[in-house]
Amino acid sequence: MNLVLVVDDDYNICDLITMYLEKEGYKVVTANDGVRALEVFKAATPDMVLLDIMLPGMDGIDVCREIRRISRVPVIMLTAKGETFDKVLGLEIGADDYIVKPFEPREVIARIKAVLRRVQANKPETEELVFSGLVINLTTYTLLINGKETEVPKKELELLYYLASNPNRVFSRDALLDKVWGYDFYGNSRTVDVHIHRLREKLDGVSESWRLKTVSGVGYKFETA
Amino acid sequence: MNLVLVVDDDYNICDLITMYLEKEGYKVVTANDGVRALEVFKAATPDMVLLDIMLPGMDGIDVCREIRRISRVPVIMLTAKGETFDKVLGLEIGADDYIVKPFEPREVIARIKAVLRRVQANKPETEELVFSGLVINLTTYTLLINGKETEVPKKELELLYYLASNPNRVFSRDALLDKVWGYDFYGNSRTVDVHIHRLREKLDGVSESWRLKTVSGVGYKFETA
DNA sequence: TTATGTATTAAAATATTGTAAAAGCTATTG
DNA sequence: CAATAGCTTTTACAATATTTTAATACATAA
Repeated sequence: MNLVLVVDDDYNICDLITMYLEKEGYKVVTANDGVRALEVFKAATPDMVLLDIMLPGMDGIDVCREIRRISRVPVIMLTAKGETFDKVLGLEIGADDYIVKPFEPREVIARIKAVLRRVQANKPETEELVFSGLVINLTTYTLLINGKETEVPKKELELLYYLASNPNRVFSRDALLDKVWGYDFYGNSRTVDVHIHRLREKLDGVSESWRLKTVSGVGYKFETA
Repeated sequence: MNLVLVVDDDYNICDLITMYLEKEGYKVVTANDGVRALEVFKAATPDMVLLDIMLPGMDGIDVCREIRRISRVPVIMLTAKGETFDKVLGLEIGADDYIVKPFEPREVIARIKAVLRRVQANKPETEELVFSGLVINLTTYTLLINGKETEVPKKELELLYYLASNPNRVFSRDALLDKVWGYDFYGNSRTVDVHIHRLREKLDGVSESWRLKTVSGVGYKFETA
């Protein structure tokens, strides 16, 4: 969490912000127009973006909108005094904060830290799914069946977690191999069947309100009542 | 941690913020001038303060300074656009954050949560963890097993402390190397195994209520009953 | 009935972990 | 400054756990 993309057509401002950010231990990439900003964004995948509104060609608002379309990375807008802020902060373009020029470098740092803190803190603390008689916890890697902790191997738990995190949605075996095993798994798709089977052994009769359902010719789903 | 003092001479703003805070589960008390703010502060001892700078009589900066003299409670300043922020953010008056008017209620909530989180995280730690038959003290670097002081090398103690400070949460070997050994450690992750092993030798049979548990394919956790 | 897809089971293959021992460090001491 | 002792890291291999494969049985629909 320390790569910042700074976008401003004024090279002096880019340099100034870069200097201060680097002094604080951040890494910085810069861009001087909107189109280039999006290129750099996709190439470098920064952890946050400082984005001037006034840019040649594609303006900052459009850049922000495009970034939001493809990412949830935090964005702080830089606005000249007198510009209207309403659109900036609202949900419309989805920026996380804005700073009015001219700014104190210290202020920029403080805002960046505040935004990063906010974003990081918004991560769910425990990855846990709860259903009748069932608690699937990926933080502790435990499965509670009717309140009783049950040993479940890694892959089985991850498979169950993935299915249960999208209840009632059917996944093909290939899709499950992709998501749970990883894109680089090239084994037999019957593997999924065996894992489903072993999960069913453990989950048999626990609840009427959900089950691992086979959809013949398609795949499996975690079905809820 | 849920009583907020809101200080603003604009009743509409007080009402608006109150509404949003209460919706988030906070309790709110309000004051509309500086003198009253200090009275309410002393009477209600809130867990944090939202403080407008422009107030009739005693202004927000003086109020903040006075609050700081008697308390470390977090304070967020509300500033109108165009006011100078320098004094606000600096150590001089000791505010924890500031918000520029006009603000999004969502932003206010987010800032409050961020500040509370920060403050709670800064609580001085005793650096001592106590479990059945076990006292892990990082201040004195000692381990008491059933009340008996036991020699434990530094790394082993730090590893145990880290795991035990997040009970039941699984950490990968890499995560542990990062947190206990430091991000600049580039050694073999089997190092963790060996330290776990030696800890287990010392901790074997001490208590039924906790243990160092291996989660195959994932890592280790300090599991408590 | 046959074709197709799924369930079950057991064995093989693979991956992960435990353990002991050796090697490498580091601070201390004579 | 070399020797030492204690701690840490690495290595190697045994032990264990998990995953995959494969073979067979079962179910369902055309």
